[in-house]
Amino acid sequence: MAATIKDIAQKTGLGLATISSYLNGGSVREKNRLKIEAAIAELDFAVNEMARGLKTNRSKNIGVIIPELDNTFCARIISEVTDNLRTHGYATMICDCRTDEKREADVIEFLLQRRVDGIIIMPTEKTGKLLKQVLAAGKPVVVIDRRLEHIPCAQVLVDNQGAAYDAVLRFIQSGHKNIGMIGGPTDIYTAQERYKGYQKALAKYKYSFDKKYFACGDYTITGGARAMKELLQNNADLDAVFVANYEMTVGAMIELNEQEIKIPEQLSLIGFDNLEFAKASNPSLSVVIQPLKEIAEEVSRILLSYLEHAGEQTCETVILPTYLKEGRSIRK
Amino acid sequence: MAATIKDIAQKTGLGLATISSYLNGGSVREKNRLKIEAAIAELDFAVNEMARGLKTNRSKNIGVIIPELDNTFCARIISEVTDNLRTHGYATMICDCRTDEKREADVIEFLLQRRVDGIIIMPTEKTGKLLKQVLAAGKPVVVIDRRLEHIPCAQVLVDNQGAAYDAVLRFIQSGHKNIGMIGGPTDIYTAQERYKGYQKALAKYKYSFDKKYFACGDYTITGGARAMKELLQNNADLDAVFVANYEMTVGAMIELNEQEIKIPEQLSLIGFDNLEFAKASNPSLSVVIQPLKEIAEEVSRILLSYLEHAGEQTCETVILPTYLKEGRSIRK
DNA sequence: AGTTGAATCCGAAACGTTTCGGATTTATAA
DNA sequence: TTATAAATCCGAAACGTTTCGGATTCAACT
Repeated sequence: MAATIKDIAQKTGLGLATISSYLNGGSVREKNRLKIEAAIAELDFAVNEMARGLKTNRSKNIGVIIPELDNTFCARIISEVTDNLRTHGYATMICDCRTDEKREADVIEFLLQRRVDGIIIMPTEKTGKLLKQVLAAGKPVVVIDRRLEHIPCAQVLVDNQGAAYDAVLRFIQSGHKNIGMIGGPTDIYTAQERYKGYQKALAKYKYSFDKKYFACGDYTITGGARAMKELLQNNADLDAVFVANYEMTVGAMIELNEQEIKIPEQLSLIGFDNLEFAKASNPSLSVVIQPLKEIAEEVSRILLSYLEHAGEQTCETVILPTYLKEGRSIRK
Repeated sequence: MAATIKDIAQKTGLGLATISSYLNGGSVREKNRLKIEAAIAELDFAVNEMARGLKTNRSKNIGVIIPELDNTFCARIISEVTDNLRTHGYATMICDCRTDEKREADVIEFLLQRRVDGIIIMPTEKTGKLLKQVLAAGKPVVVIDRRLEHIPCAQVLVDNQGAAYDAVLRFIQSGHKNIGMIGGPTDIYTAQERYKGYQKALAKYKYSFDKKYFACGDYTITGGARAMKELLQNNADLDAVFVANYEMTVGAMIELNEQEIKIPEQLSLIGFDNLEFAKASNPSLSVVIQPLKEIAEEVSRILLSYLEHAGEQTCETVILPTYLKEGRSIRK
């Protein structure tokens, strides 16, 4: 059925090794190159990646593990990464582990058995112990979004502290007094960092920190709405709120809408992620934007370089800056 | 490094064929089974899927092609499908083609070269011509969400007409007079069907259809907001609006919020998808819910059955019902 | 033309499975 | 105990590549 390298050899009168060389970027004489290309086109030949993989011991597959596929941040990064890797001949196997450590362990097992050449992961499990066996098998790992201490692998993060710091600074500079924050689960790295940034900015400008201005959400729409309600209830003098992820931003907006609180007249707001939502909102929202494309590029770049130079893992940590996209949700 | 079947044979004193038989569910004598299992555990053996694939000519990989990964409908279905297939030993290769036919053609090419065993697709290209080569190669195809005429493959859809019909019916029965709709791109199957359902319900109850009550969005947040604005501008007497997908529902809500239009007092609304958003909204939204889990299950079931019984593609079309989840966004 | 070094070409062996037909063992019945 | 049928076991060959060391060809000099 499908043509093989032998068919090409036969048709061109050349040897197996020559065809193989051609297929792998080796040099062949011009006239032979033409013959080979003609034969490939005619027989509709395509390399059998399984045979190649068997021989080279590389599957050209990359495992991708994320905590939630239905999440704009994850989805967009993954989409870009998949594209980047595909253009370099790698396929991705994406596994949504639903923020469940058991599932995460299962998919790592699965991917390892599938003999992926490397793994990209936004880890759910905090210590990174699951990744040890991957690294032990000599396969490169790139961690995104969440820091893993003590695990010797590359990590691509954003400056979460800086993101929150900038947002709060922006509030302070435009004269806000009582600045609240809706943060994420306290056990998640990004949530911790964003919280730190919030506190740091307040401290820097000699604002007293009062924990009644901080509400802890859970990175979901519902949680964001609940947190906003709590904040409003406890603080009649609330001036401004920084919301620390996209889903909670949606929830916060819904709650403000219900309570008929005007933005920015009664309350200034800075949200997170999803430029499209920020722009469509009314008034348009000021939001912290994470450089999704750059994250994806760094991840792909690092992984590909590890794959090409096996064994040379530099364990670099890349921290990318976020930026504040201005809308009209901040009072002058 | 990694143990092979030969190592197991050696360690147990059995033959290659016996080990292979065991691995593939054949029967071996009890005492041998124990020996094999012990050896597998001790040597940490796992079948080399590439070698197996080379021999059996099946990759145990399924290609999944979607128009947009950052879309709650796609993401949730894909996540479920991936899970289902994984538990049956298949890995998925997900490709986001960004609603771009060129990209779609590219990824089909890529997946075919990767010798996937089958393809699941929410097609962007309307005629399905890209799938012909896949079917010609004898690989099963399952289409989701959008109907492809004249392409002999399985299709899993929801009753889009019925969904819209039910929504409008709900408005009519609670006494609404001027019922608007925000629909999707006219060239997309689901949008067409939902539009038909809207018209059908109006006709059935002798409501006159006036196209000024219909606004065409583009399935995005921004488009939904724009369409809602248009509807409000052109129809002072607007009573109720049915929005035909999730992203546009968000946009519509944002616009209503800006114009300070009260739901359901001034306007009744029925949205689409994403129960979490509907519940978090204030008032909670009534929405059309698509049975994501069932869709995923049907898709997996059909594909797996085709894979097991090669060549017996029944080209069944499954149409699943939607249901209306009641919130508080409809005036009594 | 003859020499030489570089460029190109070549086929056999190997990667880790499955499968085939036949050989061996076990269980059953006479 | 022996004959027979059924169950289990076996190794060689094959799947489609890459790779190795050596053979051949080519181009550029004497």
